[in-house]
Amino acid sequence: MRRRNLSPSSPRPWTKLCPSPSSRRSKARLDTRGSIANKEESIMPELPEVETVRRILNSSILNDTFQNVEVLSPKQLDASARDLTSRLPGATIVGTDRRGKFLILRLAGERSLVFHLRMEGKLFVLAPQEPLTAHPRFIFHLASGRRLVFDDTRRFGKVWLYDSLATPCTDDLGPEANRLDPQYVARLLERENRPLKEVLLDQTKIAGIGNIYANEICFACRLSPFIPADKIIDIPRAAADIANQSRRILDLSITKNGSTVKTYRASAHVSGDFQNFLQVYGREGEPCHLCHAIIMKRALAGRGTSFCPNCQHVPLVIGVTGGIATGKSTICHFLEKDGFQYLNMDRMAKEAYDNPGLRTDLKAIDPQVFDSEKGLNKDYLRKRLTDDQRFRRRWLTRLYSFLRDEVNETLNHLYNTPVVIEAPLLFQAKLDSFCRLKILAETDQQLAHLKARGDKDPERSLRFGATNDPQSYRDRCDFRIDTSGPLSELEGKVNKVLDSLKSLSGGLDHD
DNA sequence: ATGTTTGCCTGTTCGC
DNA sequence: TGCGAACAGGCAAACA
Repeated sequence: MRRRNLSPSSPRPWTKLCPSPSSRRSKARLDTRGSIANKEESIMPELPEVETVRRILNSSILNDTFQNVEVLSPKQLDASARDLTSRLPGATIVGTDRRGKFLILRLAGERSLVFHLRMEGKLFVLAPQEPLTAHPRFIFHLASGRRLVFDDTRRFGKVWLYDSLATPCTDDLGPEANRLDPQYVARLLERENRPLKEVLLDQTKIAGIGNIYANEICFACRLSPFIPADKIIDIPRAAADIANQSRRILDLSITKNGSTVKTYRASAHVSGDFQNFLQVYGREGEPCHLCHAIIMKRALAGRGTSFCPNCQHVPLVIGVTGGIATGKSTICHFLEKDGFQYLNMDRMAKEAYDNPGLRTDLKAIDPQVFDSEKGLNKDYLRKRLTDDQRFRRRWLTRLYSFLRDEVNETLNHLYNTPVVIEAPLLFQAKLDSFCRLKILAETDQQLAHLKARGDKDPERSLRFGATNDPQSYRDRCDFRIDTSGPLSELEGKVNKVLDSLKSLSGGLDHD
């Protein structure tokens, strides 16, 4: 019933979004030819990746000279580089630098060519015979006959060209993430009320940390990514941890990439080994290496945020599901008494229809569902939901997506409060991925409960409120609680569930 | 003025 | 099978 051992078959929310570590590993091993990008493999250039590229370029194209440039994607040129094609030819590369995630080629005559690889940008040095990469955006022809190719599938990357050693595009960056001063970090945390992870990602405060390493650093410091920085209990200690762990993780990652890159010879195709060392990023649904709790994932500031709820002291989230009148809310009320924040999805769904943004989206699906100005045409909606599967799917997809965002936001703000979510359709609405614990309420007293509530047509309500897949709900919940007995007994059952979680993995933090 | 949201981009995957 | 939607995410720009 309870998944103490995490089998590979346990549900793995979000895994679809990023390749599993094992698949990435095998891809990296396979690609030993050196020069052509493996399109199934994507590297997110953060500080260590950019540093690795810099080192490769430094050892391969130093003293080479730009001859001409093919600009295939002019939009990616900064204003300073608009006339790149006329200004760059003849310039010799005399050095390389890196500032945060910016890569700087120093040119003879105190000039600077700057790259930002953003999401998927890559720099390749291609031998004369080598075929072009898949998504070339700039091709720099060199005097040696080689080409420096800026390949960038999504065209997020950017290029600057300055006739100076100064590079204004890097002026606003904070100190390098792998050389942080603990006192600086402490002062930073003290005056930031944003969630910790947002602060780590802010390049003007600390330069070089991207999403992967922000998650990893939070984990290594055993700090919640969601906690407002100024609410951290022991700031001096946390600051020291952040400074130390940032240096350790980033420098380690640099060495890992360096070692792998050798097998790629002259190419600047970076495919590091560090993904094998990641503790939380891309590991959602898998057990924590330290405590075996399941690594979870939510969105924070629009970015995927993976964390160990146990190691990182993220408050417990319990999902309570079950059919109509099975005693879900009774369970929730017990937990509410214990200090849990209670989120009722039925209520949130009703309130959701007042949201203008959601309303606009839903009107686009079928405007008739909303009466002229104000209300929801409930009878019409019910009819459409039962009659038209395509409508039903689109409508519910949008509604559930809205609710997921709402729940996600609420959880992010409740950085020190445990939460119980009552959701009859916990799995359909994909709210289960927020829940460390999922409880199914069951009873054979549904009809009696409905009658006691004064339901005029309990049989009909029972039919309408039935889950279409009760067995999967049983399978996917961690606990089933029979609510048929007396209230005192039920409270005991709920407490037993909480107790067993405490013994599972080092206890809960909200007590 | 500040903090928050959106747009840029394309490829992949998922589920109905 | 096809199709819509979600998601990856750093940063600038637009927005309140």
